[in-house]
Formats: sequence, C-alpha cells, structure tokens
Amino acid sequence: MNVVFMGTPDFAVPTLEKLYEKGYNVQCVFSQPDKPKGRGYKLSPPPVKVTALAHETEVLQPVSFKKDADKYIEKLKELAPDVIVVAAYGKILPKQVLDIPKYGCVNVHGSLLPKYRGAAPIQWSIINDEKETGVTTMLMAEGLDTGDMLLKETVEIGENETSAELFDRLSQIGAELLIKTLEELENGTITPIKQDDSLSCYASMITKDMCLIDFSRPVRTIHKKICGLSDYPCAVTFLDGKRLKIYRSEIVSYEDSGKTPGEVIDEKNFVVSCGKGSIRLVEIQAEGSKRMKAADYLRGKHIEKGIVLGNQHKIN
RNA sequence: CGCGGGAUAGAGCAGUCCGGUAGCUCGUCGGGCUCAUAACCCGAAGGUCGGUGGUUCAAAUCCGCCUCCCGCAA
Repeated sequence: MNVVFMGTPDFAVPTLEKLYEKGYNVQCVFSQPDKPKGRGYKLSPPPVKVTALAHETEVLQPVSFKKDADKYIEKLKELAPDVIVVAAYGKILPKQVLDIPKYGCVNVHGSLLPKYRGAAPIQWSIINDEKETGVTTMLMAEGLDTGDMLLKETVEIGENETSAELFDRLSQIGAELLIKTLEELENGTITPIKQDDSLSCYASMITKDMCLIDFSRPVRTIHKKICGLSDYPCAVTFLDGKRLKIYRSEIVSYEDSGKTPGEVIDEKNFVVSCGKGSIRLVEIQAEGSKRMKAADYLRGKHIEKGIVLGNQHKIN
C-alpha cells in the first residue's frame, strides 16, 4: 500500500515508525519547516523529519499549501498514494489534497472525538480533569477535526498522570490504531461514523500565559493544571522572585488549611496551601538548575516556613 | 554573534566579589540509646572544586580558551 505521511512532533513518530515496520510503502513525508529553536536560535528539524530521513524517505516541508499549491498538489497526484496518513501535522489541508488518495486522508487524533478537537487535546483532557480519553482515527474533512470517525480506543487518565506520560501512551496506541484502520479500510470492513457536532468542544493551543499557578484556586484544579502542562510548557510559580517550574504534584488534602493561598505550610515536604485544600510539590525546577525531586531541592535550598509562593518580586 | 544562570563528596547546595588547611543539609557505613523507629546521640569513609593554559610563594577563588547543563525569548 502506498502511503504519504504528514506529521511534525514526537506524537506522530510512533505512527510513522509503525508504517515502516508493517511494510507500508512510505513514498514521501511532509513535515513543518525547520524552525529556529533553543539557545542561539539553532535551526532544528521536527522529529518526524528526523525519523523519515533515517529511513531514507524524501521529506517535503512546504511553508504553505496555498502558496506553492500547484507544486505540491502536482507532486501528490504523481505519487498517487492509496492513503495519506496525517498525525499532528499542524497545517490545514486544502480540499484538493484531501481528494487525491483512493482511501482519503486518515488522521490520528489524541482524543475521543467529537470532544477535544484541535491543537492540544491531551493537555486539555487532563487540565479539565477528564477520567478517560483516547485516540480516534477519522477521514479528514475540510473543518478542523470534523471528519467521519473510523476507529476509537479509550484509556483511563491516571490521578497523577502528566501530559508527557499520556502523550507517550496515546502515541503508541495511535500507531496501533492507525494500522488497524488502514487494514480495515483496505478490507472494506469499516463504517465511517459522523461526529455529533452538538457534543464537540475545542482544545485551543497551550500558551505560556496560562502557566502561572493561581494558588487561590481549589487544590484539584491546580493539581490537574500542573499535570496537564507537564513537561511542556510546565506550570510555574515564583519563589522569592525567582521562577520555579512545577512538573509533578500530589493532592495532600481537600480540607481548607486556613492559611494564605501559596503559603508553604510544610517546608519539609513542600506542601503548599491552596484556595481550598493543600498540595505537595513533588518534582520541580529552579532557574538555572536542573529538574529534580522536591526532596533533593530542599536539601540545598532551605525554605522558611510560611513563605508565600507566587510573588514575582524578591523579598528583602 | 539574541539575553541570562550554572558545573564543588552518592544527592542538593554554600564558599568565589576581598587568593591562604574543603564546609552545610541529606544519604552511605560503623557504634550507642530505645519495646521500637524514617526519631535522637557519637564516630567514619567519600572531592585531582567540569576541562585546559596562564598569573602567583600559594588558585575552587584572579585572567584566557574549551566542553556540558539550565532559565528567558522564539
């Protein structure tokens, strides 16, 4: 089966790998252009590109399908793939592209559609304290994640599970599910199901300005936000005017501590008072320092009882 | 040339400005106390202070170069 693959970040890599593994003929891979990243603005290739090149597949990185439409669409028509597999590509495909492959364009999406359409379904399903989520494969339509659904697999979200962990699990499941979807498409044993638009919701992109922890919120809200934003971009607060990233936390109590939100009420275990309840900071990262267990951090940094987190200005 | 922080015992840090015997919290090992303990007391091991060149009687500390890690920003 001839396949063109489109994808960009780590989430898409297991799916692409699985295609190679199962012997599909990956004719060509589309990925986002290399972007300047990190210190020094080094130009770095997206993970999918790296994977494709390792398998000596041709990689195309159009800036836009609209701009050079003719060039890329012609190329796709020439290749005449049986299917185009899309996983977190990050671009809207024009209808002309959707119509090219025999079996259409199959998308792997990290949620149980029609819920959490859009850019960041995994993070939002955690932040919103969903008990379960999953992966859906669908036939792409012109709207954003609105196509008819093919297969679906559900997983439970762990109490302390982070987005990074869920990403990992779902990307593996997505890879398996995609293969199954292709097999069933080929055998004609699959029936596309329309999405019920009235049940849909959208997961917007995660931005850094939502990363600051508001300790006046209820403990569960805070905990789920920390989990949902970890590892990246990561929930953040301030300790003595310095940035402190919080990678992991645990709920200690739902009882109101009667203390100021953000106040450290147990400096040995890094327990912090919330609007309602209290939370333990488990894994953190201070400015200029590595990510580490809070217990390690506390060995070197002696925190005074009663200090309040979240103050962006140095106390003096 | 985007801006900035950092590398010191197994872990996390102080000491660097102002050069002069390597320090703190914890862990490890041994001993003591205890019905008992992750508690407490006593003791011990464990470091070529990221690498390299220079200045100096003397460098973790001052100067040059290199490697690696991290925050911001994108």
